[in-house]
Amino acid sequence: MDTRQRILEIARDLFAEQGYAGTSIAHIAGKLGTTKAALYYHFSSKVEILSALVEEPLAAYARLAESRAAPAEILAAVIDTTATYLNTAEALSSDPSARLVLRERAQELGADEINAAIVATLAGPRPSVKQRVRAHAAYAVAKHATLSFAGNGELSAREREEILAVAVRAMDAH
Amino acid sequence: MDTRQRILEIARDLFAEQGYAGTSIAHIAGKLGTTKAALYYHFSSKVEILSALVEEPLAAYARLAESRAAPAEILAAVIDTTATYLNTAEALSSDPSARLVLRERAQELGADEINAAIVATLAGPRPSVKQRVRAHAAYAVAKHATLSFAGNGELSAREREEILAVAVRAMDAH
DNA sequence: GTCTATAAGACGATAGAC
DNA sequence: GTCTATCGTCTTATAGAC
Repeated sequence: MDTRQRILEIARDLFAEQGYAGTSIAHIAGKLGTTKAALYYHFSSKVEILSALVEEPLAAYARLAESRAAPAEILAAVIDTTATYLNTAEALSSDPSARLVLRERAQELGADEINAAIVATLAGPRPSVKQRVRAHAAYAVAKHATLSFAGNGELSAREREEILAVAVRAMDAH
Repeated sequence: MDTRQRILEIARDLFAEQGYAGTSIAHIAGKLGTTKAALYYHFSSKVEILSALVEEPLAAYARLAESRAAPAEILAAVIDTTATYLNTAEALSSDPSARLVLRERAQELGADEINAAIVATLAGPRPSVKQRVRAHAAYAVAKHATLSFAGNGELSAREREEILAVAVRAMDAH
């Protein structure tokens, strides 16, 4: 397989397990079966590996943030995107050291801004406290329930359906 | 103020911002206004700081895991505990490097086990897929909606009430 | 594209003076 | 209780041979 791609997969798993700051280039090279110097042929720095890693999922979430679809569709997309980029989404959104170096790079849009934008779309224009809470709640369900269930193997169709139902229901007025 | 306590507060904030692995003893000592050696008079190692930091919130969550109260009461307690230990709960549950070193220490009960126990209590005995999803969803709402709202200042009574309502509603059968 | 070797510094932690 | 000084190791990253 493509060496560059193998590096990214190894880094993704190690970052998810030990965090970005807690993972050394030497450790990645060790799992790759080469030396550190070989790794620097494919990536010019450690941050570059992280950047390449989050590029695709970040773009996918950014598209969600700009979506004009109905809440139920957005929530379904959040579930699917989270399930697709499982370990990457974890490292991206829950590792303080990774968030910090990405913020310093000041990429187009950071993970926090994207999350906020998705929630704002769900909440609608000039939301009340109740609407804001419900938007946050629905997003939390779609994201974290998916992480819990997809963490132990695949996300089954049944689980996906139930998660979506609860998320949508959190937004319902009544 | 007590030096030991000041160290813990500085460490808590730095860990939340940069992660455990991304924060050096020198950085903590710098903010404290002393040298590294002075810090080692109060704590014998870096992990000890983290351990002391998570001891109290971990015990609080563990008590929740053993609670036999009704779901609504447990969810209210999750909201309050999360709001109380805001930055500590963050570092504890979302930093891979912190989770790793704490797991290696094999403390009484890890954060993951505690979370699982709380969700299991919410789901009830022999839960269906629907019940398991709803328990995870309610817990995700109580925890992450609280983090979102308490992150920007205090959690207002109104916000607390709304979050609890949505969390409880996620568990309702219908 | 991968190697050996090494630079230059940050890291956790300790010894011993005060 | 805090200091200076230091040890040994690990860190990111580079130079240059193959």
